[in-house]
Amino acid sequence: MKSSSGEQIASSGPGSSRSEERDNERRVEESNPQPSETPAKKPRKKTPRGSHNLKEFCYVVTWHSERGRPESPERAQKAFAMTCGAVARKYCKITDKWTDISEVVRNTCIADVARRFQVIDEWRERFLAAVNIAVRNRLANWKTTARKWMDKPYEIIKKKWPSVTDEAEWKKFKKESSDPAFIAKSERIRALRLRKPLNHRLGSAGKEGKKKVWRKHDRILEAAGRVPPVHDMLEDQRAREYARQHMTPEEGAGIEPMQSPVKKFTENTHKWEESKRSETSDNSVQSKRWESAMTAGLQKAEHTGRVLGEGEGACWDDYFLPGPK
DNA sequence: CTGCGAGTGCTCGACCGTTG
DNA sequence: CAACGGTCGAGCACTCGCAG
Repeated sequence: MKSSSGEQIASSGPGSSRSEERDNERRVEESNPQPSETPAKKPRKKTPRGSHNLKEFCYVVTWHSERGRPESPERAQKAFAMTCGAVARKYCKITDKWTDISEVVRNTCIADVARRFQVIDEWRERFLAAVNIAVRNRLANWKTTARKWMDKPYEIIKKKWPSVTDEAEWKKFKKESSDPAFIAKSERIRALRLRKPLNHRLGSAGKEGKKKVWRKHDRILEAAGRVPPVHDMLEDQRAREYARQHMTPEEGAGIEPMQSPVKKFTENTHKWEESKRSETSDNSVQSKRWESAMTAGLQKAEHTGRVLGEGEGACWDDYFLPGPK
């Protein structure tokens, strides 16, 4: 996986050749939250910042992540999630549930995103899977956000999300959201969320996006003759990256001491790796599904399904090779 | 047995307005 | 005109139960 960095450099050419076409796209879909022309009379006072507008051109993707998301050029990487969000809001109603949406609408969403990103055939299947995940998550995210606006009048909502086209729909959404069964479910998931002790600091480009930043920081450190502390302490790459994605840049560089939860994780992992090394007298430590640097660090078993620290909807077989039967 | 899914809290950074 | 700073909109990873 380290080799990918080299290949992506080779593909940086096409990005620059078509980079500045963003200014000539003027057409946005029917309802645009922020008027393109503000009457100069009315003084400042307003900070509109509407949601993402779909662009009318197509990104040419030159590299993609393991899970099929565009990774290069950078503009495509950043635009991917935003586009999926805008598309979700365009075709889905706020009352929709992803599992209840008709096949037609779902495919329309996926197709609309797909025509905005040109990917090579080899990646297409994974790309479409990534779109599916992203649109679903964006829809859920939209609803969660909207629930914080439930006491606002419809006029405000209409302005914020033009795709909520009529008041009845907004009323229905409010009604559904105050249903006891829904609230119970919501509470349960909130409790689940609270069990997650650490919060990542990856930003909107996710882990793949942050890796680029890390590489840059590493080069700077290297020039100063320093090594990020976790690189010395941890061998397992997933654990190392997991620790890093929960640290501030200063902590990552070793300028500031680590905060307690990450510190504990790092120490636990380090201890585990040390004991493993002495046990096997082998130089490298092998991570297994149920006993790994990660489980040692977090002091809990790895759950089936998602792979910790990988994100992007990564499931187990995507990360680890299928074990022998 | 295993991957998918709904929903959430927390954080980043895109965007606007202001200043040098 | 470029650089800076503050705000809040939007995205991310993650959790465990349950359906294939």
